Parts: sequence; C-alpha cells; structure tokens
Amino acid sequence: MPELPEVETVKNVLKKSILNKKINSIEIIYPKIIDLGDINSLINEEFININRRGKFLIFETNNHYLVSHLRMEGKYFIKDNNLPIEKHEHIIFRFNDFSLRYHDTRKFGRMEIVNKNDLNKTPINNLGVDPIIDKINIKEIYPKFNKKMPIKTLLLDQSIICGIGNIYVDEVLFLSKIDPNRLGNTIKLNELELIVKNTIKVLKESIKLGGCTIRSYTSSLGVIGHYQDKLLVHTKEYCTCGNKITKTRINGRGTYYCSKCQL
DNA sequence: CCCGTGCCCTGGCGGC
DNA sequence: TGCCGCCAGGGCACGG
Repeated sequence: MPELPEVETVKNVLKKSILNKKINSIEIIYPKIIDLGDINSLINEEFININRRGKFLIFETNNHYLVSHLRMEGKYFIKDNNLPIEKHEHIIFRFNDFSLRYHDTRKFGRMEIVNKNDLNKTPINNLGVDPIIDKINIKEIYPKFNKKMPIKTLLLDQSIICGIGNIYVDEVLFLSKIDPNRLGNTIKLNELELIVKNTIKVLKESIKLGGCTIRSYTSSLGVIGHYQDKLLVHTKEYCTCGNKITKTRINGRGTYYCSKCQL
C-alpha cells in the first residue's frame, strides 16, 4: 500500500512526465472517487506542479488544486491513449500523446478539486506536521500526546503528525523500544524526541528505497515498495533478539511488537 | 470532548 | 475445484 515514501516517489515520477501538457479530456468511470468539486474544471488546464503533504498528492493546475489520496491501493499509470480502459481504472486524464489513469482496486481513494484559494476546504487542512517537509518542534506537539490513548493510535492520528501508516508506526516504535500499547500520557519528552527522530530516519530510508523500485522501463507508474525487506518487526514472527513477536490489535489495526525489547 | 465501532471496497486466502 | 466468509486498513461518520 502506498505510504508517505511511496507517495513521495509517485510525486517525483509524475513530475517528470505530466507537467505542462494540456488536459484535453477527462473520463470519469467511477464518480465516487471524487468527493469534492468538479473534475471537469481541469479540462484545458495543465498540471504545473505536484506536491505532497502527508499521504496526499497535491496537483496544481493553472486555476485549481486536485488533492488525491491513494488510501490502500490507489495508483497512477501512464499509458498510451489507444489502450482500452482496464478494470479498476476509474479516472482517465487524456493528453495529446498519452493518458494518466487513476487505478484503485478497492475504490478507497478519494480526490478533491478546488479553486486555488480553497485548499483549506480539503482534508489537507486537518493535517499536522509532515516529518519530511516540516521542522518538528517537539515541545509544541508534546501536549497532543498527553492522552489516555495508546501511543500507536496517537502516531496514526494524521492531525498530529501526518504521513505515518500502520507499517511504519510499528517499525518506529520498535526502533524506539516503546510498547505500542503505552498510553500517550506516559510518554516522556525524551521518548517523543526519539520517536520523531526514528520516524524521520525510517521515512527517509524508505524514500531512498522507493526511488529504486519504480519500474521506469515500462510506461506504468506502479510503485512497488521494497521497504518490506527492511522491516524489523511488522509481519515478522521473531524479533532480532530471538523473542517471539507479539501480534495483537490496537485501535482495530494489526500490530506487531517485541514484548522483550519494547517497554 | 473522548473514544470505540462500523463502513467503504475487493482480492486473497483458509477451511471445508 | 469451488464456494463461503473473513481479513486487510486510512479516514471518516456516528453514537454513547
């Protein structure tokens, strides 16, 4: 599933191929993907930049922003215009010499289209600090962790820190030697500092790997993350210390941790 | 306000 | 071999 590093990679690859080309037409096969705005307002415009915030892609056109969240399985493909529309392709942007196709097996992804002044009407507005884009002030965010909720749940809350998903949160807490069940109000300032440090480290390393996994030799932009080769605890059976990994559920999410290493 | 639950979706997999 | 039911989970709506 695309997480922050994969979204970052998609952004970088798309920037190389779709900028400054006129959108001739748009086909909407599954309209529910769009939950705000009129995607047809992008016709005759060009994508002039692409940014990322958290797990969101922000496409900038001449007069609009298209905000896109891939959720679990969303992907963008670049294909020849002549190729038939395949199953799970829901939105098609047609340019002169190719098409950009939004593909999403489970239809969980969402898009919002707004005028330039209205970015604050999109979910972007509710995001907290981005560990890659922003300089995080630990003392500023520390009070938001003073809650009777598991630290894992708080780290997945995109309005505090954005971009961390279920896989990376397990890895970050493992590296920080913190039990994901510990309540936010038991986390000390220096522990949060360590968590943030490891978050930045893990995400940066994964972005590097993401860059290697783009299949640029095809016309498609399916991103296959190779971060799974680096995972230390998520989906693992045994810890590097030899202890059996505990599999449990926190906030409805599958959770992996080592009860010996993480306290 | 806080927090837990269920929903959206489909493919993959285990069990029979 | 096939079918059924469950599971995966990001974000949001809803309700106690």
